[in-house]
Amino acid sequence: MALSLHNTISRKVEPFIPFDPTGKKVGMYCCGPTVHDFAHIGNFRTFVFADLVRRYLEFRGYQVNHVMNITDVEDKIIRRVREQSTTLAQYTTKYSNAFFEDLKTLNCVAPHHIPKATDYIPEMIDLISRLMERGIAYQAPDQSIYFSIEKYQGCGCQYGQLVKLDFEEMRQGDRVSEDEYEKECVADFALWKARVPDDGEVYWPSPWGEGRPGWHIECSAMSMKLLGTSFDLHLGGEDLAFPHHEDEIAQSEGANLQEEGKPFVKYWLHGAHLLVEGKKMSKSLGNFFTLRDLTDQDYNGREIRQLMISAHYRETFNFTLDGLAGARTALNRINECATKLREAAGNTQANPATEVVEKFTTALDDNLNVSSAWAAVFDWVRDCNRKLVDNSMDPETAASELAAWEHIDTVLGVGVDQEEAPAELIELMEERTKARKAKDFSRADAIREELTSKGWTIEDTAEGPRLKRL
RNA sequence: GGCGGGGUAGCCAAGUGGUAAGGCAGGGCUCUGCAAAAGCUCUAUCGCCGGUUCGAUUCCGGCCCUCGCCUCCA
Repeated sequence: MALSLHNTISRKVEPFIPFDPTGKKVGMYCCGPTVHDFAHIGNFRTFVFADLVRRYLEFRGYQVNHVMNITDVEDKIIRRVREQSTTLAQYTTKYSNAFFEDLKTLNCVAPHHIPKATDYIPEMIDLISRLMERGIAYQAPDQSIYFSIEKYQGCGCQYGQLVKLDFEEMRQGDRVSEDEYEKECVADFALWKARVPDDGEVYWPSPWGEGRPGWHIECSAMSMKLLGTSFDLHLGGEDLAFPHHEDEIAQSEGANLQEEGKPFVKYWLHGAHLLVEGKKMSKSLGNFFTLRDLTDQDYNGREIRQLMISAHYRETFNFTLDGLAGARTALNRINECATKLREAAGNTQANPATEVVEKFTTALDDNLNVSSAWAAVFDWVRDCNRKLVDNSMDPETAASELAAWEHIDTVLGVGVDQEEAPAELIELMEERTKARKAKDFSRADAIREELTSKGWTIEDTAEGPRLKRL
């Protein structure tokens, strides 16, 4: 068995074979956030999905080079910079820092490279120059540079690889912003936007005059710079397939920097969107959440993460508060089991048990069938609990099962280290034990209540009482 | 209208040509000073109608419903 993934280009699940001749190194790019505000949980579903892919590739032994960009120049950002009389850097730093904190909360592994668009202006200009030289880009009367779909197709390139669209039928709609009306064809898109008064201080010099990059060019420039002109995986939310990713392909392949016969990207993965309480997130419906909105309600990052990766990435997922509560219970079940295994194992070390790891791997190999992978985990939890109950869990087996879980959790990223109770609480617990022996149950219960008020609970187990965080 | 996802128990969600994983919630039992944890156990004819088949939830056709994209939204 080997890993296979759904490729948007072919619309099929294909065996994953990286470009690297040794089959080890994998280049992976994920479109990151536009830092105009705090990211919402819909955004994070995509980033957690990317994190799962990255972790699973590493679990499978690949050496991943993971790149995620930060888009720090864009219409909305520029507008807010103007409205708030601040600077671009000041404004975007605030939200990109918040974004990094949120990623950490969700226990996402930091990408190896996190390029900011504004740090790659020269690379973008080079790429646009190349497209100008090849005659695929042109300068419109408004001084902006546009990508010509027609010229691109004239070079024998295919526009519309990711999404089948009838470009003949396309009309210039309301959503086409005013500063783009001078382009030759509706489908053409901006590579470089000429400076306008509203841009304020946000502009860079270029061979075509002052201005700023278009939306798509940054990802082409940064991904090719950091991962090479052809790389293995490109991920993003499903809405990005068109136009963003389609245009990335056009720019990157239009520049013709790839080796003969190699595409810009081999596998395109798109994560489906999130509904919240069954509806599309919107501020007017009151179901619009940033990560902070949820952590403020005392849900932690692991719970949110678990819920987000409880269902297949290609299917719309209904994110609910009930679901979050369920995630909490489900994770407790796993943590409980891991704690008991740790106790049973003591200092014994062992290699990971193979059965659960194999089931888990088989599930994820199949286009990241994470639901099935969770089933393997929970089946394993029940099996372990049975053995713990009937005392057939010897230290070697416990250590081996625990190691298996730790291995699996390098992918899931939801395990929690057991928090040590403070000494004074342990004293209280011991006092309660004495009270119980003396049949002074009212004193014992009083101590239980006192501990509860401090956020801890006592569980009386066969091995004696145990303090647990509430 | 075009393209692409979906419709499986109260909720979330896998999966298969031979009568359906897992999680949450709920009921019962065991254990328990209390409590918790854990174990056992109960709860579904898989959107509708046809067709193919010995047999379909799974394949084919039609229909209904729902969601997303269709130019800067993950």
